[in-house]
Amino acid sequence: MKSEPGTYAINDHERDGSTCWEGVRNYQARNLMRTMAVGDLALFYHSNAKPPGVAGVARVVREAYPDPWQWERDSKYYDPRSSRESPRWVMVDIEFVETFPRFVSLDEIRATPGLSEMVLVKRSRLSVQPVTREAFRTIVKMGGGRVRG
DNA sequence: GCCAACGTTGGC
DNA sequence: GCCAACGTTGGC
Repeated sequence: MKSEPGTYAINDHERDGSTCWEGVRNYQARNLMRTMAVGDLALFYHSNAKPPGVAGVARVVREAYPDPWQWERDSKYYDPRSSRESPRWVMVDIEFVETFPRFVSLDEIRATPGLSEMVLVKRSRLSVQPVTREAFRTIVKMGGGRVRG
């Protein structure tokens, strides 16, 4: 799951403990969030950062439910075509799990043969992406993380 | 700030 | 249902 650290960094997430992942306005990303279950782990990725990369791990604590900002006229996430009866956009809640002792940069990920098939490498723009268990474990190991995926 | 690689919109 | 025009993302 990607976030721009200037907007919401993993430090902010650690401070908050848990947060709702609002503002996803892409159908593929939305569909992926719908498949998430409570307890699922996620890589917390810093996009638009210097350098970009994986900062740590979060865990899903609430499965997909309507993102209320889609109905807020003043929100940048407002979608006038979404109704209360059939909400178009969802969000999940995630909780902080850990910040890696070592940040895993996109460069390192690209340079790791076993990770060359990651969506992050092949279709980098998607803001919520699937990660295989194998790739997840590899990145946790690279980051010196403690969580077991 | 640039721009490639998308994703979305809307006219037809 | 096609596709041109436009908007956005995100690495660089």
